[in-house]
Amino acid sequence: MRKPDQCEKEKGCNNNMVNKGMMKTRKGLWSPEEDEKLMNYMLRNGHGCWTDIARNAGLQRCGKSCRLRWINYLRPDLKRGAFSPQEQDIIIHLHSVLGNRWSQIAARLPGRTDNEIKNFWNSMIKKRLKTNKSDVSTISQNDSIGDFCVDASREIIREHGMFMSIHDHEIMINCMDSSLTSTTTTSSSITNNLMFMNGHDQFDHLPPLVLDKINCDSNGGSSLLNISSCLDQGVYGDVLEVPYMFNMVNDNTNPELGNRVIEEINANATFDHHELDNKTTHHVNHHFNGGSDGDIKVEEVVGFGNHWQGESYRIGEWDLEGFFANVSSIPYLDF
DNA sequence: AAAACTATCAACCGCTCCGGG
DNA sequence: ACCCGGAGCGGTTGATAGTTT
Repeated sequence: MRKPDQCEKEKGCNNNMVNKGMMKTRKGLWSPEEDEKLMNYMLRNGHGCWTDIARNAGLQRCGKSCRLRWINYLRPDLKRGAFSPQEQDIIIHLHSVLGNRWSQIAARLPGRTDNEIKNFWNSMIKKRLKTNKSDVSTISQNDSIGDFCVDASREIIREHGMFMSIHDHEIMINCMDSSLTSTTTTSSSITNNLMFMNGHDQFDHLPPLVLDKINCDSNGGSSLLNISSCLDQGVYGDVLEVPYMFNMVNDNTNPELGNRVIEEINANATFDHHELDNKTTHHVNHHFNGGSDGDIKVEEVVGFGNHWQGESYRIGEWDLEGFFANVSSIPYLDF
């Protein structure tokens, strides 16, 4: 924690008055009096321009500092205390999908802040780095820290016995974490698993990850997620639905649910259209839902690279609201 | 008992994005 | 089209509490 102090030049705060030297702002820890002032003001007046809030609440703080204090500490809906095991699992899983997008992860954990989650994750990684010191020393020159973190993430998931198979986990990491340019051997298998289906209207606009799941082989492939965990713990948001949804499709233990999801997809899916870079052509006989629903020809193999970084692939663009509005049985997180 | 070490977490910093003028 | 300011994000810092030596 930092000592409260005064600063004349408020670095990092672009408060107009501060920059003009019209006002000295405090930095460092918030006093109880400051907390009370901000809390009272926010409860009375609600959100607005943070610079105005800082001024009107009688605080010698920049708006940015007020915002941070409110979001991370004073907000009434904040959850206190340590993360529950479920929350930890969700964080680990979401991180494997989203990477260091703390705000997006926090958005899926009600009552938790991005700062909290970031701190939790960093301390967890530190612990792991300590326990795996030998592993760290074996990172080759060609390996990036990113690769190492991905490995660590995989290992965490393996230990926790969580949702995904390693294969699927790799796919999701590589698809969704735009910061990674993995050079691991998984890339080629990922390439071979990203399929783009032509000739079937309802699949024309599906992102490759979805198509990959549809295309899982008729022997069952690898089940993406544990369906019972999914339903017990609740999952929502604009990122996870797709894999969870397709696990439902592929879940042999609950064919009824799978069929229902398929129906919902056919009826409601309105995925954004993405232009895909087609590199090679493959023809794969697809056995949807164990092959009982007929074959689907996969015309194109989508090359894997930095697609997810560009305009075409951005997390959160999949419009599944319509779908989920109609799948009322999927619960929301609320620990 | 005290020094050293470690974990936690509040807060800062620099940056990007976006909307308004 | 450009500039400016506010909001928000992720990385980092550093104080403090707890633990170990």
